[in-house]
Amino acid sequence: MSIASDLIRGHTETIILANLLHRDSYGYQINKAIQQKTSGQYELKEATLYTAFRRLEEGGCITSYWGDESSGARRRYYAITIHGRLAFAKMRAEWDTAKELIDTLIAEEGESSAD
Amino acid sequence: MSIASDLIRGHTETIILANLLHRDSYGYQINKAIQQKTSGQYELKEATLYTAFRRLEEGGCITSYWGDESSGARRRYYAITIHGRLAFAKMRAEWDTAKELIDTLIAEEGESSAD
DNA sequence: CAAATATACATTGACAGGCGAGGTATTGTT
DNA sequence: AACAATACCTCGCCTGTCAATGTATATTTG
Repeated sequence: MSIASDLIRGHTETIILANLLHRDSYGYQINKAIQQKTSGQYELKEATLYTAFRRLEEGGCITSYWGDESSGARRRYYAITIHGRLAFAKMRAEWDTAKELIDTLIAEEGESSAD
Repeated sequence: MSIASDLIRGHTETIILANLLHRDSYGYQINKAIQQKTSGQYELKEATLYTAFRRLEEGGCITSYWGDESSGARRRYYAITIHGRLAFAKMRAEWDTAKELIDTLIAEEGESSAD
């Protein structure tokens, strides 16, 4: 996990919402998915993950319910709400803007902007 | 300035160093340059700017000296060090990595990765 | 059967970066 | 005299991250 977390900071909620777009999921599974997608380069710390869930739920972006596992540890599933989908779309747009902005700001002057 | 500062967080130092690559400069001028480059979309808050200067100087990435203005407000100029140039190169590389990582993590699954 | 490992959730307290609010000083404009 | 622009600086709060710690269940290993 060599990536500075300050560079990911602010994206935690977006990342979680992205993982809920197509199916309900739970903390442990979402984190495993993140590790897989990044070939082990990145993972959310548990404390970060669960505090983000709380923020998202308080903000009305997700709802939660206990799974009815007959065996194994209990799981709290999360579902994205309509509001959450809108928020996600907005976060994605903001990311696209920020990405260009940062690229502009840290480009060595005189550099071609051909991307 | 519609950009969420959490998305820029962690880039402040990189942005400042980028502005010192080709010439020494001072706080006010660097911030004006940032505003120009982003067409007014972004600017550093003064408190953010000056605390970043201090961090960078403590970290040996920049050195500072007072300008010898014969008129107008005094200016503290900053110069990037060799160490600062190396740090900048590293930050740029980390940004490139983080950018791809985040793109991967917030992509809607099933989306083409053609970029 | 005991120990270790994996699954799964949750909280606490500390830390670091960003920033609002406030301050100082000089120069030019109205 | 009042105001705006230039230019610097600091204090204290806020927020997101995370190490450490705790709970509980199931499976694997010796």
